[in-house]
Amino acid sequence: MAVTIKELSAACGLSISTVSKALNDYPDVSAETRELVRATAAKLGYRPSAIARGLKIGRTFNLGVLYSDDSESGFTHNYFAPILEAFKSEAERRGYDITFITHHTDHNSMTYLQHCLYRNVDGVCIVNCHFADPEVTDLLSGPLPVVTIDHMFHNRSCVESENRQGMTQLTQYILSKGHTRIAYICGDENAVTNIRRTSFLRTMQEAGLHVPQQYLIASRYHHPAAAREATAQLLSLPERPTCIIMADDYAALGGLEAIRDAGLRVPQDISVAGYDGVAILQMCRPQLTTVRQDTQRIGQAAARKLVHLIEQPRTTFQEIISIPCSLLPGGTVGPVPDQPSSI
Amino acid sequence: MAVTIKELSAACGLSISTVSKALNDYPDVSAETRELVRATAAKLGYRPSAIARGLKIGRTFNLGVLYSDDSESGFTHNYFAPILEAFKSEAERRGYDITFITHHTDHNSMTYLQHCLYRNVDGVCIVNCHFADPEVTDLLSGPLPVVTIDHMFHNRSCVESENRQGMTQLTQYILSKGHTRIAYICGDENAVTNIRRTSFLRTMQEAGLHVPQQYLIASRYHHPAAAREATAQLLSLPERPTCIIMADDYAALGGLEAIRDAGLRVPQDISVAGYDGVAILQMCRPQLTTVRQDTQRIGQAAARKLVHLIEQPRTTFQEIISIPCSLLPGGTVGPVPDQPSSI
DNA sequence: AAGCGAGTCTAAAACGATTTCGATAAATCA
DNA sequence: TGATTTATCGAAATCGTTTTAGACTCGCTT
Repeated sequence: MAVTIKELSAACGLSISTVSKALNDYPDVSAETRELVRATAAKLGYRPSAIARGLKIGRTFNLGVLYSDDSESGFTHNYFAPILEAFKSEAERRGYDITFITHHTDHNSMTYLQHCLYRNVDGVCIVNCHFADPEVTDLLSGPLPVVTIDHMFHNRSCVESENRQGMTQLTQYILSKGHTRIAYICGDENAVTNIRRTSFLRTMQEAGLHVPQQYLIASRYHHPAAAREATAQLLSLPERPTCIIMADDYAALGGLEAIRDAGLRVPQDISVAGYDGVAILQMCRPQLTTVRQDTQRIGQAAARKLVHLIEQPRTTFQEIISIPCSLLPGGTVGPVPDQPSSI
Repeated sequence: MAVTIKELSAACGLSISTVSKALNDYPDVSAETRELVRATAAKLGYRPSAIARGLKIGRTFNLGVLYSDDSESGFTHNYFAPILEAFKSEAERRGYDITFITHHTDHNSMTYLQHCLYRNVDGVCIVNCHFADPEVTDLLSGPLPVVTIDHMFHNRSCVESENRQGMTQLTQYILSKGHTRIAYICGDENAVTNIRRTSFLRTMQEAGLHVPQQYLIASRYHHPAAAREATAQLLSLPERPTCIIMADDYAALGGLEAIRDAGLRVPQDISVAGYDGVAILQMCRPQLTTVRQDTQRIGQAAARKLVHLIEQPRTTFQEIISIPCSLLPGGTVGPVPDQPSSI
């Protein structure tokens, strides 16, 4: 099918070894033969087979990406998809392809680690996983270079979005608009949620404000229906909040729906904020006030770090790379409405 | 690193050949040794290396995906991302991983075909490409099994979204609302655009309606700014349309913005329709009237067809698989406004 | 003239699997 | 009993590379 090194060597009238060395810049090959090999290789469109090469040198220039989310949204996930895109672009720029690591749920199922070894990936990036899953911890404590995103694991490199700073900034912005009764619909229980929740609570506390228990609702990430329900719950409180922070932008759509259902206007009657900074939603009206996570830099940094860990394992140290968030002041957080909320 | 067949054979006290045969269900190995091998393989977590295996048997169980769009949106593209997701899921269910085919723009750049051969993919799915690109036609006429999406190529299998039916249905729906002055902002010139445009024009013609030349604007796909400009142009016409069909949902956001800029309301003053049926936008308000393309079925059918072409090359024939679209009647197409348009 | 280093090249052994073919032992047959 | 089949296993070639170790030709030194 493809032209092999054997055919190339025959075309050059040289041995296989010489051809290989000419292509790999070995010193013990004359300049003219190197040129000859280079030229005929280009003419024949020769490329060394990645699998044969990989078998020999123990490197495949393939990066594993372990990504699985509850909502099965995959590439359509509006926070992780752009991260994956940035990761992929950066990896490709450095000569790596990517392979998605899964269970291969059907006939021959394998663990994540087995899949990585099976495909001989040089390293793996773990995104949005159940980090408590024993298969994931197996992989994390396995032999491969690993970079995680938004989750720290003992002695492993991690790229994290600065959720503490982001949530603090958002809360302060809302406070600056005069709000005091701010509710927060968190996502599921996990590391990111914890950081955001404590950051929110701390900022409120520093402002001398109390957050009643009913204002803090555990919901689900990336799940508009759940947010809708939680919002409806908040709206039915005797003293309802004047602003609600949603778990994420996508969930916020559900929240907005509940508010419409209740016949209220945003932001005149109640304010709403999201989290993520989903690009497409910034083009919609009302334009969501939210916190943009820098998915481009996150994905890029992860790929870069992983490649470093692979290519310079001695000199590269494990580290936590923090990528700052930025406030996107849209139109859904307004000043506090004059009239007190209804009973 | 990973346990090899050599170590496994040592652990079993058998030769490499016997172990391999035991795992591959060869008849000339006793039931008890087969069980022994199976058991120890499971205990050691042995998996044959995909690259070693691929090198020998000439199959990698890897599918190439050639995907490149002008807007560089990658995984965040809201029509192609769900197709890729469905394709990937179906491929994985059948034991295949996927590899994205690119130029590897940096140090060592190669053609698409070279990249496919370099990675030894068993087949390739081509999505959203410049099908006129010589590199793409090279690949299309190359030795590998190929499935294309939304673009027919001589003697190759293709999965296409039924744009003719979809656009006809949309136009008829708009007509049923009483509109007669309907404008269409097309995407870039390509096969899909042609089908949609002729389908639109034919439906209008069958309804006995004339479409003035100014009502047909060539714009860009997936480009809100371009749609915004085109819409502004339409709105400034002496006799402006009462309904505008946008190239796609994403572009429609730009169109809606231009309409807001002009101080008009949707759908009271003017109606708008999109195309694609982007899921997240169906949760926003106004809810876009649009045509849903069945990305799930498209991606799944493509993967299925490709795997068939690979696994049963003799009995599988080239074919065109059409996936129907469905109308999503949102809230952006209303009845024709009473008053004649301004000026 | 013999020896020595460069300078070039090639033969051959890997890498981890699959597969062909032959070897051995046991079992069957004449 | 000797020959032949049958069942089970292993040796070795192979896939397309890389890489080590060695071979050969020069020209130069002594």
